[in-house]
Amino acid sequence: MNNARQIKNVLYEQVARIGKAVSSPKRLELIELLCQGEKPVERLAQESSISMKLASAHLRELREAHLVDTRRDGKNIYYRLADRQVAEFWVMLHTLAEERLVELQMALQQIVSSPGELISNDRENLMKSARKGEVVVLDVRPVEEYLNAHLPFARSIPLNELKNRIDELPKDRPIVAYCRGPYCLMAKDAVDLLMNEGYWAVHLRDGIAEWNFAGKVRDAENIAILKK
Amino acid sequence: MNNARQIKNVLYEQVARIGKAVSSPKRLELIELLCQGEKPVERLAQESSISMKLASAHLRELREAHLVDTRRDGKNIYYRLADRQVAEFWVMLHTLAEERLVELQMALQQIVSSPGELISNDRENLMKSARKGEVVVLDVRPVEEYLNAHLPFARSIPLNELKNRIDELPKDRPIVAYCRGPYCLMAKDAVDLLMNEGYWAVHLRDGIAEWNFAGKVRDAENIAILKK
DNA sequence: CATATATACCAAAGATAATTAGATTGATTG
DNA sequence: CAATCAATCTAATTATCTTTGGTATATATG
Repeated sequence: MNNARQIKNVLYEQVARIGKAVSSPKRLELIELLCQGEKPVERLAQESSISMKLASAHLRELREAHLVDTRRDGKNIYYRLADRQVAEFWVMLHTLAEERLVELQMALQQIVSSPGELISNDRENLMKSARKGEVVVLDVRPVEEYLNAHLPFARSIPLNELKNRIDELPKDRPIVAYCRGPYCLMAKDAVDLLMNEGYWAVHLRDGIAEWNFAGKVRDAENIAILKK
Repeated sequence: MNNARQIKNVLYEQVARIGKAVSSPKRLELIELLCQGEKPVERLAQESSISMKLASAHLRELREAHLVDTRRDGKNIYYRLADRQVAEFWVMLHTLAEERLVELQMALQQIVSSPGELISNDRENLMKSARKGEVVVLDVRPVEEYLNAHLPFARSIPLNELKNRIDELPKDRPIVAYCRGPYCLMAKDAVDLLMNEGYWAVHLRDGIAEWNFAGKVRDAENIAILKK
């Protein structure tokens, strides 16, 4: 029957709307930024290095795919992920890409496995050590992102303040720095800086979205603390 | 630094390759078909109602995104999902779409909540009843797909044979029919037929991909049986 | 070895999407 | 209430995808 065909076409077309929304590198970067909490357009544009007009256009696409919502506060319009599930989807998408695409694996290796990377499959042990104070978990993202959500036991020193505030950190214990996720270079930069200054530092691949997604499958304790 | 920007662009572009691959309704339909097991191009074209040339082109895209692999057997080239994770991604994608897109929800409701749909959140109980023989779980997909993988305790009667073989089924117990997934209408058609003939029938939303994905988070017993 | 079959490759037409520039809206500030 | 700011909307341009028709390739068959 041709009727059944038409119905099916509608269904797949609808799902493809989500696919289209995540088929552009810029939009993916915006989604990753929004995984760190809500932000106004200008900020999103800055942090993804595109013009505000273009950011606005891409955000509109994301809004029309119902992946993000907006809220007006005075002159600013704040964008946020429409649902926790969107962050989980982003993690699944980039994880799948990392598994399947050799090119991506190679690109990541060049950046990430520089001096000290901590492969983050020992979540349990890291948290155990952090709880005991044997390691310092360091969040190097902007403060607002830290305030929105951060890993358990993490301290906040944004990357651009790290040079000045470096003596707040202990030299006798390892420092585990993390940032927005595997494609964010802030934690790597922080580790480079710390190591130059004689600190014992490694960086975590995961951001809070990845951490939460991994935690979903396991125990609830290590879920990132969500404030507000 | 501009260098960091270039690196990041490469990373997001790579992830976007996967996004692009799943941004076309036809390719999504092909992926769903491949979730049922490997198939040659002609079959995929037939079952998704497109020309072989077009199917070939779309499959090529999927292959270049490393989501599918091929194998030659005589004159035929068989396509299959490159990894279990691809099926999981498909389930997550369409689930997200169903959560976020009102249009999709409405389209699904029209088809699916006709006479008897069984919302499949009582997986445990269904399996318990199936084990005891209190219900008949009926797989109405083509036999090859049943042979490739099927739900535990399921019997196979393909939809096109159902009319002739209908007396193989009992009239005193409920029959739970399932097919390829929520966008496949075969189970619904089977239920309509069964109900007309005085059988007690409902249909399951999930196909084996959805069933396995749901089962991943929970116990291992109810995972679909994988043969071959 | 000629022929049939299944599928891939190539090129071109039509359909969509990305990006930028210019004009517009809605809220705030002096 | 004019000026400003953040962001959007519209329109135009360019780039990219989809789809189809023609041709090529690899395997199988007689």
